[in-house]
Order: sequence, then structure tokens, then C-alpha cells
Amino acid sequence: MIRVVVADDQELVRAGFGMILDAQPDIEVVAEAADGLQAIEAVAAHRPDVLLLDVRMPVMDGLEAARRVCVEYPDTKVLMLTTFDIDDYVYDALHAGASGFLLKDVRRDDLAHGVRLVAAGEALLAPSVTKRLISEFAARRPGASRRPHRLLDQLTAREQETLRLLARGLSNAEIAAELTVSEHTVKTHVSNLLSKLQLRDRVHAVVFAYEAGAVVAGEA
Amino acid sequence: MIRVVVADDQELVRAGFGMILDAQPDIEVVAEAADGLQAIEAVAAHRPDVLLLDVRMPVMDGLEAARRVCVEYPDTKVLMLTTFDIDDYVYDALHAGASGFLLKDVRRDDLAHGVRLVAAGEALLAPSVTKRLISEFAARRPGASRRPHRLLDQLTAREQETLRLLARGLSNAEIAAELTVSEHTVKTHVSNLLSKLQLRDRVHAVVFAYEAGAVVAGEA
DNA sequence: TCCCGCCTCCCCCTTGCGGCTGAGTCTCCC
DNA sequence: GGGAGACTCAGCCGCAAGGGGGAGGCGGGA
Repeated sequence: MIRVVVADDQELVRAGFGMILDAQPDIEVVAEAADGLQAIEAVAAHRPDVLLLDVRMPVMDGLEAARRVCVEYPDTKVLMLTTFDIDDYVYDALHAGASGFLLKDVRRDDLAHGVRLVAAGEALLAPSVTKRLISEFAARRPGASRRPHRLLDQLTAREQETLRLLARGLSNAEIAAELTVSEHTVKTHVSNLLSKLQLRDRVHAVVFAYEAGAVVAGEA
Repeated sequence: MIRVVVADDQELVRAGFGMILDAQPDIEVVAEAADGLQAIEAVAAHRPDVLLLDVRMPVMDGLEAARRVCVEYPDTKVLMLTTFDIDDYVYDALHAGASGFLLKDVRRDDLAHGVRLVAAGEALLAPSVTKRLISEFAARRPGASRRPHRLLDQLTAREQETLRLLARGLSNAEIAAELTVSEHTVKTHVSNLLSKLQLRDRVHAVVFAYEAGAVVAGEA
């Protein structure tokens, strides 16, 4: 039996989803909540398998609630629900650790199916969300799995190292300290790598490093 | 009526999927193919709405076929099928432009449902694939979309615009030209956004923009 | 009404950056 | 032995960048 907590600030929505789920032979709604705080309390009290969580709620919104539940009660899987698939919601929810993200116009058997999937440890996204996530994913590192970039091979080891540090925002003096060489040397390296890559200045070098995948966002 | 081409090197698999889909009142299998080249030819000949494409095939594998179809016949949506959800397959398929990725153990109504979704321009992933994509996505930029957006909201419209251009490598003079204001004004904006975001110089601003997702690699 | 935030423009000044030229050491290889 | 390339260091010079300070117009909110 899959035990579920339903959290939504609208009485009718709670009742509707609750009824759909309770009608399933293998799903049981053990509690309801009208805001984020209540949701967390309900999770603490009942330790459900799945928390069905609306994004927009008073007192504490669903994103913050999801964040806390995912940290404090990792056994409870969080399935987010929203009326509109605003981008930020999705990304925030996924970063918060949610297992899924559905729109409220979901068909009733898809909802039950989703709860079962999430309870089984799988993930689930509404089709439109999947679409955006894929395009976002595909766009970010175009062909990342294939080539490390030929241009970078033109640089000497020291130049590549310099570029890496430069792309992290270090000044020439800081790079010099990091590499334990003089600032003059760093300037030479920078100058050489700029001309090799045909870049105007260090700002362009930073842009290049990110675009070329020589530096990856989030790996600071 | 959704017109589908089924491509798989195994006769039985083609027949099975073909039967399932043909049994649907709104889906019609217009051709079959036993390898990647045949698949492309079939797409060229029939211009189907959906191409159901196995990954592992002789002559030309499904990934390469997907890549070509997505470029040459963008109206035909590609739905990949595989027995095992090997990571690289998924990522390559998504980069190739596939609209979805399903495992062959898919239930028959899920398959039909998937074809309809893809034909409608939505995307679709097998649950286990969704799970990995999400964790990959969430890991890459930990909390990227939330916190920085807060910070970005501190900036005025003009400052955000300035940051966007700055992060593309434009000099103050170039930004001024782009915004049709004086360079002095740009300097003021830059100065303000640097202090608001507590960044040292424009190089740090570029790094920030990428790390925060205010600028996304590949969207130059 | 007044005040505040935003956008715009200006001057002065210091600093970091990058181009230019030149040069010493090392290793690798012909 | 000599050449090539990488790494190191140096001085000079021009310029973009960024801080500080000041100021006017313009809109919305108290």
C-alpha cells in the first residue's frame, strides 16, 4: 500500500486528488495539508511514501517545503503539482530534490501512475516539462560527449592551466601566486593564449572557456 | 491519423510494435526499416509524423540515423527505443535531437501514448531515464536557478541588460553602442551591478553570469 | 507635495591589462 | 652541436576599466 500526503491550499483540489488516489486499490491518502508548514508536519507525523505538493501555497511555498522534506525525510518522495509550468518552478523543484513535476490538468490514471512511479523510486515529468528539460539539456553542452575541442590542444600545458584559472576570474597576480611564477610570466602566457585562440581580452577568454566546455558551470 | 515508421533490425520486434500501433484507431504504420539507412529512406519516402528508432542496428546505428533525420526532416519526430538504458545512448540521442527515449519493456498502451505525445510535439522519456536526466541536471548546477535569480532581481532592467551584454564579452563602448547610450552610462551600470552582486570586476561578472545561468553556454 | 529610485551624463584618478621588444634557461630532437 | 619550442622574467607604453564624486530629468509612492 502506497501511503500519500496531499498538500494544496485549495480545499477542492485536495479533495479531488484525494478521491482519485483513494479510489486506487494500492494507494491510501493518510493526511492532507493546506500549506507548506502543515505539509512538513504531516510528513513528520505519518512518514508517507509520497508527498503530493502544490507549488503555490501560503505560509511556506511548495518549493521550500520540498527542499526541507527532501533533506529531512529522504524516504518520502516528493511529487510537485502546479497549474502552470513556469520554468523557474520546475528547475527549482528539481534542484530541491523533487522526484517529479506534474501539471494539474493531468489525467486521473496518469496521476495514479505517477504516484506509483515515484513511490518506486523512479522520476516523472509532465510531457511539456520533459520537452523543456531535454532542450535545455541538449543545448547546454552541444556534443559534449564527443570532442574535448581542438583549439585547446593548440595551447601548451601552462597556457591551458592559465586559461583555467583565468576563466575562474583570477587576476594575473592571483594566477601568478597560484602557479608560483612572476606576474610577467603570467602575462606572457595570457598574451600567447589570447593570440592563439584569437581572443581580444581576458573577458573573451572567459566566454570562450565556458562556450568551449573548457570550464563547466557548477564545477568551481 | 498519426503516420509512423518503425525501424528495428529484429523482424519480430518490428512486427510486435507494428501490431500494437496498428491496433490503435489513430495510428498507422506506413513503413518498416531494418537498419538506419533504410529508416532514412523510409522517412524520405513517406514523411511520417513519428519515426520509432532502435538504437542498435546494422549498417547505420539509430543515433546517426536520428541525427540525420532530425536535421533533414525536422517535421518527423524521432522516438528512440532501446533494450538497455545505457547512459551514452540517452545523451547522444537527446543531443541528436530525438524527442523521446523509451525502453523496449514499455507497456503497449504506454507505447501508443508515447507516439501520440511525440507526434503532438511533446517529449517523452522512460521513467528510469527521466530519473537520471533529472539527477544529472540537478547535480550540474546545484541550486543554480533559484539563488542567483534572487540576486538578479536586485538589478534594474538596464543593469540586467548590461550584464547580459557584458557576459557576451562586449566592452563598455560596445555595450554603449548596443544600448545607444554613452559609455559613461554603461560604466555607471556596470559599476552598480558589480557592487550589487559583490563582484570584483567584469571578469567575475562573466563567471557569475555563467554560473548563475543568467547566460547559458551555446546560446550566443 | 516631496522624496526616492532609475536612467542618464560628466570629470578626475588609480589600477590592471595587454601589446611590444628582448632575453635567459631547459629539454627534446635532428 | 645547433635549432625549435616551452617556460621563465623584464621594462615600457597606451588604454580600458572601475572607483569617487556630482548632477539633472523623470516617474511613482508616501
